[in-house]
Amino acid sequence: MTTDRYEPQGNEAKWQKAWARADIYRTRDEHPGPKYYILEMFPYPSGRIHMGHVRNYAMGDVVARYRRARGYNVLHPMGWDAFGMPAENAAMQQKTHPATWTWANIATMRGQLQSMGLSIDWSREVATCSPAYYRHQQAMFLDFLAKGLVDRKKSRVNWDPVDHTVLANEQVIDGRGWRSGALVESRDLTQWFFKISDYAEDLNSALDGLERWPEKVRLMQRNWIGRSEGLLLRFALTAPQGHVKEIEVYTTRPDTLFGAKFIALAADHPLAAQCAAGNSELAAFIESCRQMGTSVAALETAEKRGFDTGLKAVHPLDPNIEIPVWVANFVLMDYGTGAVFGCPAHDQRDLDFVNAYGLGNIPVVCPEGQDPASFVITTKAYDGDGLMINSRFLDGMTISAAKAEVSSRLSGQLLDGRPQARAQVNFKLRDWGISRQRYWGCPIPVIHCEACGTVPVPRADLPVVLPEDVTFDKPGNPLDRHPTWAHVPCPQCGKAARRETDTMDTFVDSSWYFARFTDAANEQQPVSPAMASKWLPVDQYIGGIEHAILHLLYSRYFTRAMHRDGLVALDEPFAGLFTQGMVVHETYGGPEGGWLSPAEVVIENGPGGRSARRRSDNAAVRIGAIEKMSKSRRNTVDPDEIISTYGADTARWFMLSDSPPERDVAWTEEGVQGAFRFVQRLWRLTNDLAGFAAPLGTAPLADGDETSMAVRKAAHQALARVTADVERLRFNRCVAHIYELSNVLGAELGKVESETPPDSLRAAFREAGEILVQLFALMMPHLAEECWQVLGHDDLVAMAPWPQLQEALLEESTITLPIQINGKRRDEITVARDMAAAEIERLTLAQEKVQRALEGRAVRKFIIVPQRIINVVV
RNA sequence: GCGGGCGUGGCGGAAUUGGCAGACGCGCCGGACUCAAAAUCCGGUUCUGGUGACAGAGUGUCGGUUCGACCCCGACCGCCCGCACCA
Repeated sequence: MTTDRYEPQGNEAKWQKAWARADIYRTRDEHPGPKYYILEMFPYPSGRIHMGHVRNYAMGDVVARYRRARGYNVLHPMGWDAFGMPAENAAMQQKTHPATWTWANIATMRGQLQSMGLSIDWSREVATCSPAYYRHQQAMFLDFLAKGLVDRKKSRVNWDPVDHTVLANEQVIDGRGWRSGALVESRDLTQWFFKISDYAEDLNSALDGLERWPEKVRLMQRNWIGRSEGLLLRFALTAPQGHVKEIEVYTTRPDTLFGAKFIALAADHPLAAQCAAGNSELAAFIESCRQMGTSVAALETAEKRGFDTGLKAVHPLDPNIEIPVWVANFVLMDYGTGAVFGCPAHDQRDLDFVNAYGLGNIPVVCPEGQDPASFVITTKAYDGDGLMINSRFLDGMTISAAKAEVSSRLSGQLLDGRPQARAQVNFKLRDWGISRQRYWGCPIPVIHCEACGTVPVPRADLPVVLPEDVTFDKPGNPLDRHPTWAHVPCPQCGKAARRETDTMDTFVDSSWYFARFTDAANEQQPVSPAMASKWLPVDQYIGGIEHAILHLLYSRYFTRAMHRDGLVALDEPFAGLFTQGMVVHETYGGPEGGWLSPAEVVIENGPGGRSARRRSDNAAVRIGAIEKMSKSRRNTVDPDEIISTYGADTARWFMLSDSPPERDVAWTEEGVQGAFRFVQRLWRLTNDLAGFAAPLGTAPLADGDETSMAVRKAAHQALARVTADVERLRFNRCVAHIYELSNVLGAELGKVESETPPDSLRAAFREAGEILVQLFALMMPHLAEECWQVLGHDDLVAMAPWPQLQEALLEESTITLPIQINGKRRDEITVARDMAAAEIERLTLAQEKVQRALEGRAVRKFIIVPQRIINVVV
C-alpha cells in the first residue's frame, strides 16, 4: 500500500525537461506514418493565458497525443496572433512600446503554455508581428494585387474624429466611438480590399463539402454570405428626370409585380440626390436619413419613413399603371441597386411603409384554403406559399411558376433597346476592407506617387518594416505623422513619393498562419508548395465559436487566393472543425455590493445547499449567476495559480471532464479538488498494481481464471470506448471510461491484497495497468510518465504505441436480456449469446416473475430484439 | 422579426441514435480507520409509499406514431446563441 502523495510540482517540470531533452514533439518530415495536422487557434498575446486557453489546448493535446500513439506523423504547432489594438492601447496607457509589450507577453505566455506540458513542436513557433512572418504577407499582397485579387476603392466607413481612425461596426455604440465617445461620422475613404465577393458563390457552395464542420458554423457562414436568386428589373419613368429615364431595382419576388404599390430609392441613390437638387424638403429628408443609420439601436426601432419624389414609373407589365417613386429610409444603397419596388401585401417592411403613408395594398398570393375574393392584408404581410391572384395572366400559378413567367416575359421585352430584366444572383457578402489607420499591424507594401499612381514596393525592398521610433501621445496613426518613414522615392520614376501608412487588418495575419506552420522557417516563400501539400489541410482545427464567421471565412478565402497564387493546391484549409465552449464560473456578490473574486470567498456545502462567506471577515456572500469568466465580474481563475497548487495534469483533467467539449464548462473548486483526488488515486492505484503485476513484458493469458478475465475485459472495454470517443472528441466520456476502469482495478486489487495472486491475475494486472496509464496519458501526461516508470518502464509513455485492442475479450458468451411486459421492465434473463428465439421464448415464459406479471393473460406477441431486449405483449 | 440549438436527480452530465433512464463525476447521508481532524476506504443517494421483498410515478407541458419514445411527429412553454430593414 503506497502512502506517498504524488507531488505534481517537481514531477511536472522533470518530465517537461525529459520530453524536451528527447525532443519527441518535433515533427519530422521523414516520419513514415500518415500525416495528421492538429491545430488549435493561436492566441493573442494579451499578457497571460486564461482558462479558455487551458481548455482549448488541453483538447488539442489529447488529439495530438492520441494520433502520435496511433502511428501518425503529427504536426501540432503554436504561434502568436501578435498584431492588434491592445498593444497600442497599452502603449498609450503604460508608455511601453507595442513591440516591447507584445514580446514580453509572448515570453510569459509561452512559459505558461509550456508549464501545461503540451506536446507542441515549438521549433515552428511564429509571431505575426515578426518581419520574418509579415514579409511573406506583404509578398502575397503584391502577388494578389498583380493577379487582380486586390482592389483599391472608396468606401463609406465609420470615422472617429477624435481618435482619427476607422471603426468597425461593432466598435460604434449608440452612434459614438467605443473608446473616445465621439460622435462617429460617415466618411468616404479610399481603402484596400480583398475581393472576397468574387469568391462568394464558391465559398457558399463549398460549405456543403465541409462535412466535419459543425452544421451551426456552416449555417452562420451561409447566412453571412447571403446568396439570393432574383431579377434585375428596369422601370421606365413616365417623364425623364434630367437625363435619367429609368430606375433599376433588384427583386427576389418578381411574382408579386402586380402587387407593386411604390418604388423606393435609398437616401444615397443618385436619382434621389438629383431630385433633391430642386427640392429642399427632400434634401432635408435625405440628410436626416444619413444621420440615423450608424447606431444599431436606432435601426431596430426606426420607423419606416419616406418622401415622395413626385416621379412616376410605368408598370413593366401594364403601361397603364403608374407607380409613385419615393425615397425611403429603409432601403440600403450598397445592396442590389439601391432601389426596390414595394409589394406591401407580401413584405412586412413595405406594408409598414404603405400603412404609414396610406398607399394601400393588393394581395397577389393567396394561401391555400383562403377565399381569394375575401383575402385581405391589413397589418401582417403574408410571405408564405400560395397561388397567384389579382395578377391577370399569372392567376392560379404557383409562386415559382409566376417568378419564371415574369422573368421570361421581361427578359424578352425590350426597354430602350435592351431586355427589361435579367436574372441575377446577389450576395450580402461585401469585399473585405483591410486598411487600418494603425501602427501595430503589417504595413501595406505600396507607394503613392503623384505621377505614377499606386506603385508596389519592389520585391527586393521587402519587408517594409515598421519604424521603431514612434509616439502614441497623440491620436491618429503614428505612421502617418512619423517624420521620415513614409517619405520615399517612387520606385518607378524616382520622384518624391509617399508610403501607404495604413496597415493590414489583423485578420489577414491569421488567414494563413496555419499554412506557414507547415514550413515555418522558409525564408524564400510564405510556404513551399511541397510542404503545403504534404500537410494541408488541417485535419482537426479547434477553437472558439466566436470565430465562426470572420476568421474562418477569411481563411477559406485566403486559401483560395494562395491556391491561385500557386502556393497551395487546395481551397479548403480546415477539413475538420470543432468549436469548444467557454469556461464559466459562479459570480459572488460582496456584502457592500460589487463582485468578489473566487479567491476571496469560502464555499460551504451542507444538506441545505451551497452558501458562501467572505474569507477575510466571514461576511455573507451572495452566490450569483454562472457567467463567462471576465475581469468585470471578477470571476476569473488564474491558470498559473491552479497549476502551481494542483499541477497541470489536474487542470487539464478537470477541463476535459464532466461537460461535453462543445458546451460551456463551469469551473468549480469542488470539481478541481475532485480531479486532484483522482490524480492521487491513480498514483496509489498504479503503485499497488505494480506490486502485484507480472514482470515487464509478460503476456496476458487468453484463458485465465474468472477474475483475471474480468480485469482484462474491463481494460479492453475501456480501451475500446476511449478510442471511439477520443476519435469523436467526446473527451468527457473518455474521462468517465477511465474512472470506470480505475474503479474496477481498485476493487479487484482490494480483493487480492493479502494473498499471493495467481500468475494469470498478475499478468492481467500488468496489462490492465499499462492500458490504464496509456489512456490517461492523453490527458495527464506527467503523471502518466511517472506511473509508467513505476510499472517498470525506462522509456517514455508519450512515445508508446497505442495498445492493441483484443476484440475477442469484448464478446460475451452469455448475455443478459431485460424482459418487458407491455413495455414495462419486469425481469431479466441470462442466456447463451446464440440461443434460438424459440428457446428464449420458452425460458422467458417459464420465469416466475414473468408468470406473475402475466396474471394468466394470453401472450399476443413475443418480440425479441437480438442482443437487446425481450418484450411480451399481452 | 428571421434562423439555429437546448430543456434528464440537489448540480455537471450519460444513455451504443427507437430497446434496462440516471453511466461517470461533484455534492450530500451513513459506516470504517483516528484521541481528534484531514486524507483514505466501504455502503447509500430520482421521487412517493413500505422495515422489507416490492409497488407506483418519472426525461419542460399537452397530444400523436410504435410491441416499446429522453430519442420520431404536431402544438405549446421556457432558456441560450447567431443574424437583423440584404427587397
